[in-house]
Amino acid sequence: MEGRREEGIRKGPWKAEEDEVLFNHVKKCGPRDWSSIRSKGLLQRTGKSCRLRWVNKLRPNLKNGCKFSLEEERVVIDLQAQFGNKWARIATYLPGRTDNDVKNFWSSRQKRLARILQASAPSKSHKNKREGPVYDEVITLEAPKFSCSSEGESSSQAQSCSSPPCFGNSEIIKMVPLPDLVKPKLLALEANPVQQELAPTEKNPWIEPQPLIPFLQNPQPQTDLDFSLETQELLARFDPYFDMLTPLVASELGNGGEQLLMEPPFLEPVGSCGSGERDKIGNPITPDFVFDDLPVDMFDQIELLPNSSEQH
DNA sequence: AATCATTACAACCGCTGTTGT
DNA sequence: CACAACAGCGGTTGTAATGAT
Repeated sequence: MEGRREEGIRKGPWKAEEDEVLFNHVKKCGPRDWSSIRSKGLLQRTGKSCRLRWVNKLRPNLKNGCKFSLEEERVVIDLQAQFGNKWARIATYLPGRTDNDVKNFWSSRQKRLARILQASAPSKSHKNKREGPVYDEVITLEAPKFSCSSEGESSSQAQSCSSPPCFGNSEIIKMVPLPDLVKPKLLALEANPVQQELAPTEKNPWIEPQPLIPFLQNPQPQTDLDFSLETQELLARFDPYFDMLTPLVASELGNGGEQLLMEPPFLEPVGSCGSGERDKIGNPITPDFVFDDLPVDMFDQIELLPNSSEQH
């Protein structure tokens, strides 16, 4: 696209001065006209680069340097299962997080899970995979079918955004396929900060409004729970009976637990569920992505997974 | 203390969709 | 309608920080 030689284009880490220039530009002109930043000679950066810098680092109300809380983790996990790798979309449910954050988090997590699974499957290295019924079961588990037109059910849960937190609640955190938990809440709710950002006011077109609900601001201490949580969650995806464990997990989570803003970023048209989540066969979820990045070996191990009772 | 491995983060690239002319 | 420019998204890569040995 930018085929011509880009002389004087700066790349790499941003300097504080550049940030300041960019910030001032946005302050004046709003978060757009990125390419004009260079054409005006303000910065030797491409518009693309400027936009990215703004979105990922300079935008107000970002949770820079904050690790994902357990609640946020769960949201990402759940929404990823629901939407696939729609990071931007997922990020809209996590105030203060960017698509890049979510993406990075997810890929780190994928690697971690892969390692965990690999480490736990040392012996059966490279035999033929996917021969047993296990894989098929996984698919079934991983692809919960849910109706996209969930107006009906949503009413009973629509309150969740304005009032009580959805998470930190053992019932909510239960490890069942997310759509049952989240989907209804995604509809018929008011705009979130991201949405509002997209509709800036005249006075301060660039200022992002404060989140409607105070979101968890402090990084949650990452403890050993991470591992167990991750492992358990993973197992839960493979073993329907693993749900039995969830109260335990939930209770652990509940303590950290602040609020999870399960609030829809947009008033998603009901139909958009089907259209947005591109899926080969029309189902909203394609299970395979969950495994794409995991070592094939893992399925061997899954076969061996003990029942939930052994997890204690 | 040194080295290696892993994680987290920042930034870039290529592609696609949208919008303006 | 066609084209170009722009904006946005997702994938990928590079690197600094951190942890483990």
